[in-house]
This record gives sequence, C-alpha cells and structure tokens, in this order.
Amino acid sequence: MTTTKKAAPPSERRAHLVRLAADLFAEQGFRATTVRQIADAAGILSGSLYHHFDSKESIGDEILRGFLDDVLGGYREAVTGVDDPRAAIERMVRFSTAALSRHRAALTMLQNDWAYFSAQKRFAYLRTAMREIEQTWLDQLERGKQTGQFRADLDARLAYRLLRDILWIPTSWKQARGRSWTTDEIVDGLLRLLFDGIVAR
Amino acid sequence: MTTTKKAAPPSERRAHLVRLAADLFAEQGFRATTVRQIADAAGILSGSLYHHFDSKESIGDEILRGFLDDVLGGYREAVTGVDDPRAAIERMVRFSTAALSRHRAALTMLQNDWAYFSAQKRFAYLRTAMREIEQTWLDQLERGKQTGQFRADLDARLAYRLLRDILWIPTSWKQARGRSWTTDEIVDGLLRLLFDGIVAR
Amino acid sequence: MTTTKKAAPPSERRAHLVRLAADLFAEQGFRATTVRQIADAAGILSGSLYHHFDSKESIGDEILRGFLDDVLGGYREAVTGVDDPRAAIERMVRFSTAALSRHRAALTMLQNDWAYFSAQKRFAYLRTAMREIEQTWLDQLERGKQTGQFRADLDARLAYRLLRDILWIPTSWKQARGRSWTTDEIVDGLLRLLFDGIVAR
Amino acid sequence: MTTTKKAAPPSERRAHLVRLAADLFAEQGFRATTVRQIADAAGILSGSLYHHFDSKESIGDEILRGFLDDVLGGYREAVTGVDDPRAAIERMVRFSTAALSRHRAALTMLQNDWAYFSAQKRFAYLRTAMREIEQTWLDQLERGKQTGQFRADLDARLAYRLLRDILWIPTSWKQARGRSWTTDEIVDGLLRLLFDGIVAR
DNA sequence: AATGAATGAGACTTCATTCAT
DNA sequence: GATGAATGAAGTCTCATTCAT
Repeated sequence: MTTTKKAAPPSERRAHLVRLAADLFAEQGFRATTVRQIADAAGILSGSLYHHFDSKESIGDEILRGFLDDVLGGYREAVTGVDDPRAAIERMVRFSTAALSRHRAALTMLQNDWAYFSAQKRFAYLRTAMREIEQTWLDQLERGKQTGQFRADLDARLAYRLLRDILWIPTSWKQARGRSWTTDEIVDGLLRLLFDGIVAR
Repeated sequence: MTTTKKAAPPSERRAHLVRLAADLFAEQGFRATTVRQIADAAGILSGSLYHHFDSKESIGDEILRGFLDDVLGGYREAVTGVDDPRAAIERMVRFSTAALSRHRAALTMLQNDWAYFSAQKRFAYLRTAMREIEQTWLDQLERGKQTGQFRADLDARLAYRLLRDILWIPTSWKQARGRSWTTDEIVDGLLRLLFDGIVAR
Repeated sequence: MTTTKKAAPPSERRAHLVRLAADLFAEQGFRATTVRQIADAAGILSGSLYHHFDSKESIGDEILRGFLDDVLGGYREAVTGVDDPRAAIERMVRFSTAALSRHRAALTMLQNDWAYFSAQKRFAYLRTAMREIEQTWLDQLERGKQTGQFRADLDARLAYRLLRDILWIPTSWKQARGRSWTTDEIVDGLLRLLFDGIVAR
Repeated sequence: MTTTKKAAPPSERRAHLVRLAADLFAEQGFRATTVRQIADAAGILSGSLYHHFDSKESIGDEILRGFLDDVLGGYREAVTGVDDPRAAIERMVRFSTAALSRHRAALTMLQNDWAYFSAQKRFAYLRTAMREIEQTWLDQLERGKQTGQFRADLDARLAYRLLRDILWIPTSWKQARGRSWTTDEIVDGLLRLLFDGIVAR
C-alpha cells in the first residue's frame, strides 16, 4: 500500500521505533536490551513490534547500516580533493567524531557485540565496510610518511588501529555523570595529543 | 602473600575453574557467557559449578578483585619514590599493559558489563578502586605540569580519561586474527604516540 | 469495589490462574507447589505464567492480600456497633470460619510457609495485619472480662492465641477423606466448646 | 562390628546427628530443611551424612517412629487402670503436651509434611498409629458420655479432631518471640477452656 | 569417618517470537 | 496497528545423592 514496502517500509512510526531502540542499545548494548524494553519505550506490547520488524536483529541491521553508510560517505568526501595528508586526517577525525555522536548506538553495538554480529552472514557487510575504512586511513598515513610530514618509522597499521579505537572512546563517555567536556574540546584534546603528545616543547 | 578468604576457600580445582571462566569472559563478555559453557570447558555439568561457587557473579567477583588488587598494588609501587612524573607515567603505562594482559577477562568485563556490575552493591568496590586509579594518574599529570615537563594547557582529567581508555585498547585486540604486534611494540607505539604524537620534527 | 492495582492489571485469565494456583497451594503448600504444576493445571507451559505474573511469589502475594483484606474488613464490620462482647466474638468466629473456607490457600500458606513469607520485606504487611487481628480479639476479650461475662482470671492473650489457631483447624480438614461435618456443625461445635466446654452441667 | 548394625546402628554420633536434624525440622519443616543445613550444623560436609543414613527420609523416619512409640506407650499407660474418663483425658492431655514438647520436630513434620510422608509406603505406620491414637480418645469420650460426665450431645469424633489439633497448637509456638507462657500455664489454660469454656458462671 | 568432586533431575525465570482476534 | 496469550529454548541455580580417595 505504502510507497516502497520491501524489507523496510520507511514509515515515520517505524523510524521512531528504530530511534527508541537505538537509544536503548546505546546505553545498554544490543544483547542486553530486550524487545520488551523497546516496546515499553514506545508504549506498546512487545509482540506489536513485529508488525514493523521481523526480528530484533532487523532493528540492529538498520542501525548499523545507517552508521556505516554515513561514515563511508563522509570519509570519501573527507579525502576527495585534499592533498595534504595531515589536513585529510584532521577532516577524517572531525567527521568521525561527529558521525559517532550521531550514531552512538552503532558504536556500542560494534564495541560490545561485534562478535555476535560479525559471526552472522547477514552482517557480512560489517567486515567489508570496516576494511574500506581501514584502507582510507592507511592511505593517508602512508602518504604522510612519503611527504615527510609524519615520522618515517611510524607503523601505519598499528597507528590506524590505535587511532580508530581512540576515536571511539569519547563517544562512549557521553551521557556519563561528569559531562565535563564538549565534543569540540574532546576532539581538540585528541588531535593535540595525537599530533603533539603531552610533552612540553 | 594472598590473604585467605572465608567466602572463597582456595583450592586448585577452584582456581582452575576461575581461569577457564576468565578465558570465556575475556572472549565473550560476562553476560554473554553461560555457566554451561564454563562447565563444558571444565568437562562437568553446569550444576556442579555450584559446588565451588555460589553464583556466576561470585566468579566474576573473584576475577575483578584479582585484577584491581593487582593494578592498585602495581600503581602504588610505580609511583613510590619516583620523582620524575614522566618516569612515573611511563612506569604506570608499562605496568598497566602488563597487568591488563594478565587480566584480559577483567578488562572485557569492565568494558562490556560495567553497567551490570556497577549497579550492584556487591561490586561497590569497583567504583572505589577506579577512583583511586584516577587519582594516581591525576597526581602525576599535575606534577608534570608544575615541573614544566608537560604542557601547561594540558587538561589533566581529560588526558587521564583518554589515556586510560587508550591503554585498554591493545589488550582487547589480543587473540584477534591479525596478531601482528608484540605487546612491547604496542606499548612503545603507544608511548611514542603519547609523548611525541605522529608528526615528524 | 476492588481497587485497580498497577502492579497487577486484573484480567479474567489472570484471576483464573490465581484460582488454579490457590487450589494447589491449599492442598500442597506454597513451596511444595511448582510453577509447572500450576501451568499444567492451566494447560500452558510454565514459562507462559510469566506473561501474567512476574514471579511465583506475586501469585502468593495476591492470594495473601486478598485473604487479609477480606478478614480485616470483616472483623471491623463484626465489631462495629456491637456492644455485647460475646455477640461480637460469635460474629468474629462465624466470619472467620466463612472467610477461611473462602481462602483455604491463604491459610495453608500462613500455616506451612509463614517463616518463608514473613522473612521477606515484600510480605511485611503480613505482620501488620496479624497484629490488627490480634488487637481486635484482645479488645473484645478484655471488654467481656470487664462486663463480667467472661471469667475474670482469663488470660486474654493466651486465649486469643489458642482461639486463633483453633479457628484455623477446621479449614485445614476440608477435602480430607472423612468429610463428616458441615461448616455449620463445626462452628457450632467449636462455639459450644468455646463457651461451655465439654463438661455436662 | 558394633552391637545391632541393621538399618539403624545406634551410635552416639548418629543420635547426635538425628537431634541436630530434628531441631532444624522443627523450625523449618522437613522438606524445607536441606541435608546441607544438617551437615553444616554438624560441622561436616553434606555427603558425609550418608555414612550414617542412607537418605534424608531415614532421618525423618527415625524421628517420627520415636515420637509415635513414645505417644502410643504413654497413652496406653494413661488409660490403664483409670476408671474416671475425665481423669483419663486429663492424663492424656498432660502426657500429650509433654510428649510433643519432647518431639517438636515430629509435630512440625506431621503438620507441614503429612501429605508428603503419608503418600509413601515406607511411612504406612503413620496412619496405623494415628488410628490407634484416635481410638484411645474416642473410647474415653464415649465413656464420659455414658457416665453422664460429658454432655450427651457431644460429637465424640468431632471433639477428638478438634482436641487433637488443639493440643498440637502450643508446641508449635515454642521458641517464638513473645515466649510469655510456661508449658504448664498453657496446659492449664487449655484444660480450663476445654472443660469450662470462657464464660463466667 | 570424612572429604572433595561430581551427577542428574528439576526448580524458577527470561526472552525472542508467533498468532488469533 | 495493536492486544493478549502463548511457545520453546535456554539460562541460573538447588539439592539429594554417589563415590573414589
């Protein structure tokens, strides 16, 4: 009846439910959140959720896809036409941080339940996407070494792994008690740490 | 060395079971691991575990306490009689990394199931211990700022939070597929990144 | 008449299940009855009970509250506007007997599992209610002593304890093999025994 | 090796264990008491109990037999050579009360777990013994009616059932908080209630 | 006599999911 | 779109009992 009506008929109601679920996933993790909690948040019974989704995993799928589409698109844009690798990395960092704060649930799911998702065929795209993300970072780091902007002895893959996980960190703090820093402060602190370390010069 | 606990009469068998459980917790998380899996790993029936522990949480408790006792002791030793804050931090970093690799399960539990544990009275000591750990870091970072070794504009608390989580990262990689770096390489990479950044000079 | 409870949305199905459970509790005791037996009696799986109740204890709670509300209400009514203590006691006896036969499960639970229930915070109201019941009896017994209708040397508290337990007796016979007496016969026998003893005059 | 050595080799240790178990049964009931609790009370492990008894029921059996042997013997003696039925009943009441306080566990078991025991062949003697006890009471009550000492309209069987259960009451109070009355006071109160009622003359 | 370890049956409970209405 | 009821698999835990040492 409605427009698309395939695996994911995009309705307002449906999108709203995904958002509610995402909030819960972000705070508790995917597995630790029950469909009943999601339904409660929506003010309906848990069984009624199945009019909108055919499984809990479908909701997870939707959230993860949304995140990866966003990140992948953003990274492609971040490096396109930017010659300076340091500038490109700074753009990637800033974009990552923004994207992660838009998709807190996806981050929690990737951190807490990676083993659960990546073991399923249905989520094979997760590995593919992560690989592209990795490659984008490696490209910029290697270019920086070639231009002499970055240390020649830098292990690009090691740096990437460290950086990726480091970028994930601040997002997982959100909504914590202290709440002392703005996103910008954190990113700046991170970039400063990243490029210059903590030692005074 | 170790104090004899009443609630947990130490026995070889028991210690062995804790180790088996810890391996599973490290890989899957505490909640995601079932007592049946632990029992299977030990070659016994799940109910038989309760001859040794009065609950799954007791096993978790034992693992977490072991970790925190280790870390707290190590940190105290790392800073005692060390005047140079940079040296103290380097000692703390090296100790942390070693301790974390000795207690991978505890790390996974703290990362994945913090909400679950910290909500329980029984695990109130988690918060206490984390507070002491934080204070130890803050002390050294502040001292470094006073001596002029660290940047004067360094936000100590922000740096601590970033550093703590960053130190946790490499441990969670262990046993992953790539397995490209030794612990020492990772620590060195981390320290290098930490003190000097990635930019060439 | 009945107040709508939040924790226990009333439904026909639910009420029916409580009744089934009550029958089993009456015959076997609360602890000795398994949720599986209750579910079997209802023709469903044991897990399905948890769609209606959040625990076995919730069922027990519902039964006990229903009983105490009934008794307390009845006692208040029994003594209101009745000047003659002997008449009041007779009304209380008759009401008790009727109430008990309406709530056989509650009686069994109080007799067999008092220790279990009264040890839990959730069932604190049990003690409160029993205290009010006791006070109602003591009031009437003392008044009877003052009016000279009852023996001056009567130990009111001792008499209450004996009477209360005595009143509980006949209900626990019901559904036994012999089944020789009607409720009225038992009450009359009891009242006769109570007021006049067994000795001929 | 030892003297009898059949189903129940009477050793001091064994008797001691039975006593410990009886205390627990008296307070918690037979089913509600675990073998582990018994073992704990004895300072041994639960498995070690099986050197003395071949099952938990064996302990119950021993306790119940001891009680019934005592009561049956006492009743026979109470009525032998006593012509006056009122005197005989008073002797039976006094003996019952004394016996019950000596065998509190048996009483609790009979009250709480009668259904459990009486359903087993092994405990068939319970019914036999109860029948003899009942007959002894009926004999005295009927004789009292014939001599004109008791009311002619007294329903002997009803009176027996009431009396038996009434006699059980005070024992189940023991060890309660109030602890206001001595055994003698209770028996006297009971006899007074029984023979004369509460009404003043 | 007792320990230490284990069994096996069964208890209460959780939860994603299904489906008739 | 939603309800109300149920399923079925799985999870944590309990407990009487057994047995080699």
